[in-house]
Amino acid sequence: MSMPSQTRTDAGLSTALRVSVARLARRLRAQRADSSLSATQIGVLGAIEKHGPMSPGELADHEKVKPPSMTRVIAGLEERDLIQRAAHPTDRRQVVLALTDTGKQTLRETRRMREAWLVQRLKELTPEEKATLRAAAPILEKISQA
Amino acid sequence: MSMPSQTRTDAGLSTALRVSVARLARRLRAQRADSSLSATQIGVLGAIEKHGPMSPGELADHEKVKPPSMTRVIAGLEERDLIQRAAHPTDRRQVVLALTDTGKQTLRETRRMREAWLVQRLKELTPEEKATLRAAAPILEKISQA
DNA sequence: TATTGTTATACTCTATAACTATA
DNA sequence: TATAGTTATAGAGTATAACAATA
Repeated sequence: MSMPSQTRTDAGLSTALRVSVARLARRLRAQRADSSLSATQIGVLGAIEKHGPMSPGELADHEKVKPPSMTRVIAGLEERDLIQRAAHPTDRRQVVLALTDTGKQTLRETRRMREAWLVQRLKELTPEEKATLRAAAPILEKISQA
Repeated sequence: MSMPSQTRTDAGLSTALRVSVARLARRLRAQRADSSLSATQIGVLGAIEKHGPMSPGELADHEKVKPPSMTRVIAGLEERDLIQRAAHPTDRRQVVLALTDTGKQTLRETRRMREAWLVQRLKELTPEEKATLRAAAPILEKISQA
């Protein structure tokens, strides 16, 4: 009972979800300003950590950006010595990107420090609300990958 | 039992949520390209519909953008005759923005047409997954407003 | 003086198109 | 010819700083 009327239908859920996701993304982007890595840059570091060294093309697919965008994301990470290039063993067109030690360390620190705002917001939620978000996150991922 | 390890803690949930929200927002933005209104513009139309005529400042607060950004958002909506300016009854500095008939109609159509992609993704979900997102959307809103 | 809104300017992130090197 | 990646350029959305009008 008493569910907001707009979320009863697929179309209504779509609206509610789109608006709320866009607003939170904007809020997170603004909050992030004091740090130095973009969401995509963090995503790239995380993807390499999780799946091992990858090529720019694979990273672009994984993060759902186009190759030229990934080139810039990578350039920023290289500048900070967070990732390192190596030649592909058999295909000289390709490049393999791996985390540096600094990258691994920074990824860990960044995860902790940069998320202070969101962590604080999460602390203000009830256990049930957090459980809902825990369940929702992978669904949002699945939607994004479709 | 078998919950992704990263989401067990607040910090882990924070990471998972931030990444998934950022990725879906990017996906929605890309998907939106064939339409003509930005997420914030839709948000403004929706806010006026829901709460009645509002000033630019109130809309900026509501949508969590800065006043100069809202000025631009509003300019785009005025250009299309979706909203209309009126003088504030008592404070001549202020402006009151209301939906035009075209605006009301466009809001309705846009909600249906523009969300084809997301609606399709939602259709691919199980009822349980949709219920989770239905529950999650207002929590995301609450976080954004904090 | 303080507040509302706008103008001027710049930044971040992403995209498309064209190019280079390799397969 | 096709593919991987880069360079060049542009566009969307937002921000900060400075300004005008009104309170």
